[in-house]
Amino acid sequence: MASKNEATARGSRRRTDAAGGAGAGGGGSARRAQLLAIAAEMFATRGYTQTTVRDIADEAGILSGSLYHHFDSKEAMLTEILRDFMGNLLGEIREIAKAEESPRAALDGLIYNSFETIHRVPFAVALYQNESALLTSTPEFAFVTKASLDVEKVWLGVLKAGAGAGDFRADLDPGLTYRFIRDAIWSTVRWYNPRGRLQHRTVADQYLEMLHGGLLA
Amino acid sequence: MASKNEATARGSRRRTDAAGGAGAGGGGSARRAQLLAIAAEMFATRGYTQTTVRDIADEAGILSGSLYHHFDSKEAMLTEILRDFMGNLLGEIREIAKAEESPRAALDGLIYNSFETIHRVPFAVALYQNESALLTSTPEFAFVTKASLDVEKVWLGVLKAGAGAGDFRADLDPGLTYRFIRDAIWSTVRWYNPRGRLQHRTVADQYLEMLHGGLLA
Amino acid sequence: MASKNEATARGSRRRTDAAGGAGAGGGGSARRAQLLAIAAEMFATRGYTQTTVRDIADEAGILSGSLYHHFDSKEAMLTEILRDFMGNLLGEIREIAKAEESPRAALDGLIYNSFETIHRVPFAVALYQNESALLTSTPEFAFVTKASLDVEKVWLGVLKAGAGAGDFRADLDPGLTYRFIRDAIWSTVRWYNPRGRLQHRTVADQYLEMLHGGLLA
Amino acid sequence: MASKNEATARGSRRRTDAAGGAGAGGGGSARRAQLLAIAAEMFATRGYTQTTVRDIADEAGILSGSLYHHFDSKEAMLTEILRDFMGNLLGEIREIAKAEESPRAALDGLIYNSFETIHRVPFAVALYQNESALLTSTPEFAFVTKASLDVEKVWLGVLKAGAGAGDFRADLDPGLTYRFIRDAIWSTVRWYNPRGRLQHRTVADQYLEMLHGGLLA
DNA sequence: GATGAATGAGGCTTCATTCAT
DNA sequence: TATGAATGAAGCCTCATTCAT
Repeated sequence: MASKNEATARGSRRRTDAAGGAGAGGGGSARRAQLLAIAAEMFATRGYTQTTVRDIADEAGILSGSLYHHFDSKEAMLTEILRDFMGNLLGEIREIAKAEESPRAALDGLIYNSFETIHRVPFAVALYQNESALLTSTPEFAFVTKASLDVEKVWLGVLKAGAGAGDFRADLDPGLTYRFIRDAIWSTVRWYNPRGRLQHRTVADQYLEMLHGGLLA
Repeated sequence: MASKNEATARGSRRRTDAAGGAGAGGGGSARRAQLLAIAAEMFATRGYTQTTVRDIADEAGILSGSLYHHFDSKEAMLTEILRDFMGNLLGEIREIAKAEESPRAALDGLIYNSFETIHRVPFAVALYQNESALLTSTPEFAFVTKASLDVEKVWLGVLKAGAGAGDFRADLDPGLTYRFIRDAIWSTVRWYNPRGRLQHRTVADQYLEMLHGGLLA
Repeated sequence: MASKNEATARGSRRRTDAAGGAGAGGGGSARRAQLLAIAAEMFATRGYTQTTVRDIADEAGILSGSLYHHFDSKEAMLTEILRDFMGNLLGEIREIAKAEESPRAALDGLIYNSFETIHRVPFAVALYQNESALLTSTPEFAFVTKASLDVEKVWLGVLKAGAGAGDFRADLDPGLTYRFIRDAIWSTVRWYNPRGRLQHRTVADQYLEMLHGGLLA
Repeated sequence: MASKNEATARGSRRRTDAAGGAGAGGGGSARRAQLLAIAAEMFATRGYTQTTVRDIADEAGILSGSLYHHFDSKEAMLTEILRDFMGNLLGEIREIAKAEESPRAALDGLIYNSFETIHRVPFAVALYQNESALLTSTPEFAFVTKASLDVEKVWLGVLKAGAGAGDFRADLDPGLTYRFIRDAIWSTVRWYNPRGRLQHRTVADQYLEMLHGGLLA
């Protein structure tokens, strides 16, 4: 969640952060990113609705009203967090699917990437996992659902290609397979501790073991 | 969600429903159960915090204040829903683990039971899945976490017994295996439609296939 | 507060308790008196507004709605308690003022009577003392203020007669003297314990000592 | 009610007013004091429970919710009013008891001070007098009872010293004497009108007359 | 006499948001 | 950028009261 600032959609008075890329990043948006990080953590930990604008402001050491100098609304904060997250995720995923040689290698790559993502931006992932009720019922968040479908397409492409190529068993429904993998993996965000003893690679390897060969001896 | 009549814990002024027994239960409080069912669905669909007591009352055709004739608070409703759910779940799970002959049969039984539960009481399951932030951060809901640990013990018992008996591969960490299965299965509540074309048995069978033999051809 | 039941004013469906006097008293109104006693104690102890109709019903072992078989309203209960109290008080006071020979004997009699009243019906007295804000601002309770004025007249009559007869000092304003005595005496209801070691007669004697001779040696 | 600025006790989010000093106080929070004055008058006049936060807000010309920008709760307002009052009272009383030469002069000083206090902050005194039911039954207000006991100690010290020195009669129980005086004096708040024709000094003088020499000619 | 369910009004409080300074 | 005061809407809950059974 380095520095990606996207202007909030609706007639915002906020400047589009021209910097964007790596390195440069003007000092102006440093506070923005910091506030978003605070918000993301609280949204993820307590829940979006349970987190008040004052909770965030308190944590940032300012008054709640002052947050509105940086963001149009509480919802805009969540939007920005999720937009960044989904955008990056989709980009990475597509790159992986394109780069890898075999479907099997691509699948493994996607899976490793998922665990890395959970490790790197756990709060964004948790948000995405836990706020599904809000995300699917609020039209403003339709972009999340749309991005999810784009993600699904990539994974399904890999799975189908793998089944065709003989990498994967052909008797399994790709749709169910995708959900199975997706749910098992992304759910780990609820219990995985980035600073715990279990490395994300370790978890990934074990999960791959199970996925590849199954449980039976 | 058989016996929905448990007296609310803390010095409640509400009567303990003497009936309680199995199945239909005495004339006690059909209304209570009805209101809880409405609440469960809304809590699950919109989220607990996003659901207002008036939403529930409106759906029930009464005024919001009238809910308090039946329940001490909004939170008490959630508590009762979850207490019933966790209690029943734990009872069923223990029975299965005890009744089945082999660890493998027990595991399959647990998995089938999970899908049946999702099919039968999807809202309670969804609540349990989606409100984790609330459930773990509010002391009043500590009983849920405790019951979860009890559930985990049963599953782990089966998995370890199976690894010892040669039913399951011995190179997998039982703890991670449990989480893997648990997360994959319970997450289906988010997309499984009890009235859709996919039968819960069908999903269960496919998931068992993947779990047993893995993905690779 | 034996059994005096007065029909509540406004088109009440309640019967006027014909019995009234001592002895006879039909069984019908026993419950009424009992409920009024409970209400009086709670009103006095917690305050009228802080006491809910359900508090009273709980204490009586019935549901709050059932109270309305006995009384028209919560306010009607307070009205009945106070009407009984003020009526009796006024009757007794007038008797004393008329019966005693000298103003000084009359004053002492009034004072003894006050302490006896506090001892006998502490809750009614406390109500009268503590709910002055409510009693003076609610038109329905104007009768209390009126009765208070009647009481004052009797006391003032004694005091003025005593000043004229040379019983009491003539340099004191009778109005202020009355308030001084009244406030000192009735306030004891706040700390006097009918079941404590201090007898009401003992307190009365001490107070009379101070009133008669003053504090200075 | 000189320094109205005491931070609300319990982990309040509100700032502690640094000013605090004597008299006018820094620019801190004039609004706070103003709102407290309004609240005190209404609490005293209508009763605490009968006064709604909207009553207070209406009188202040703001919305009821806006009150919570200044105070944590309705109860916190009462707490602050009473804490200021009791604190000041205790301070003054101790000063008087220490400064005066003879016990008799000290007693007179205490009594004059009481009447002045009633004249100066009638609402706080009335609150203290009228809300005893609330004050003694709510643990949050235990500090009031405690301060009352401290006040009592000062008075009792003077009375006992006076009895020992031969200033006062020795045949009177000091405890009863204290209550007698206290109740007679503080009760005047219920009928004394600061803007009426009776000066508080006049009332004080008459009361002292009665207390000193008694009623009898 | 009493129950149980409900009403309707209103109370305290929270919270996202605005805006003058 | 930030503060401090305020708004307005809404949320949870309480409570006196009613009424069919």
